[in-house]
Amino acid sequence: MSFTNELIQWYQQHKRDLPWRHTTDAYVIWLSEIILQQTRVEQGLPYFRKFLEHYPDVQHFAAASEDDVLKLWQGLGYYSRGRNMLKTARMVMDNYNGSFPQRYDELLKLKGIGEYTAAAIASFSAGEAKAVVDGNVYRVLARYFGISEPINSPKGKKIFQQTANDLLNEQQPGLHNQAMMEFGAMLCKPKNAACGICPIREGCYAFLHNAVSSLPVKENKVKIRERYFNYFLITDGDKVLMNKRGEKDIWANMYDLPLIETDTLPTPDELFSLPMVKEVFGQGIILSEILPLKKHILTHQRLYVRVFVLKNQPVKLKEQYFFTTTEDLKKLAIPKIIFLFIKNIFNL
DNA sequence: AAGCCGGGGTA
DNA sequence: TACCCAGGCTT
Repeated sequence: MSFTNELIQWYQQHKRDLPWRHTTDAYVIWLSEIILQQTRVEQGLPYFRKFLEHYPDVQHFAAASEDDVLKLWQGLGYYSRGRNMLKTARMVMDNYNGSFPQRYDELLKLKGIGEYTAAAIASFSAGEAKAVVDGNVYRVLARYFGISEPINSPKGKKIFQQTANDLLNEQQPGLHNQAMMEFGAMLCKPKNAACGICPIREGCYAFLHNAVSSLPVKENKVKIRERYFNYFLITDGDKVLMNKRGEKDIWANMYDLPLIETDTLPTPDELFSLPMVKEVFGQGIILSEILPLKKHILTHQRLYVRVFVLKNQPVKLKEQYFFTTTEDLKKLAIPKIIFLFIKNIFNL
């Protein structure tokens, strides 16, 4: 039996029962695919249900505010996915009369939809013959065919896309794509691949050459930037001073506390003598408490986060600062690490 | 082509 | 700690 037919047979016996596998509604599939970008199924599942409940169709989604979407997205990471979804939902209303596109070429025009996601939506919703290439597919192909070209080089990407295209079962592309990915996720895993029960190991280069752990090849390790976030907690009665973040940088358009960033860990005296600090908080800073330093690891940054609890009021409010009640805090989209600090302070 | 963008699970 | 996850956008 052929490679793809083996996989499809394996898939039909062992597949997980996932909600987005029961629909051909392009909107619902889009929702699941964006949520699942760089995200484990188990982590994304509750968000998928939540979003579908709030926005049962693209029309409801398009009517949302960015704050609403980011709040629902809180904790899932890569927040530009959420912001791009809103743009796409509105584009679908404006340019496609609210009917979500199903064709690969049209899907590629939408925000947040790249080659992978376009192929996924087109093949799952309309059976268009486009092969998906995600992290799972890279791994399965690299191992089975012994491809040692790095998966993150331009040359490597071409080779893997071409290989996937050649293999695609054009009679049932959706089924084929699901099978490839499920196989990679459940059996041909990054570590501890289940070669012992693999139905196609007799044809697998990596299994036959003892190269499972060395494939796929990935190059270019990202440099990790170290950043020091010094936050200030300022209260006025039952209100707390919050900061709306800008368009750039991490956590775009989300909310945190007034922040002074430094490139080393400052002592309190060093911090309080910085011009930017004096400008906002004046000369006489009355420190109540310093909350313990927390380290927050991202893919490309290491954040060292501290919160200085102050007793005084700011002498000057920057534009992006505003006071809000602790009750209204619950409605704001706040990055995980900041939310944890705030939660502990106010016992939310 | 390279850099940027989160949070969590796993070994 | 290092790697990976149903990747895509910006520069």
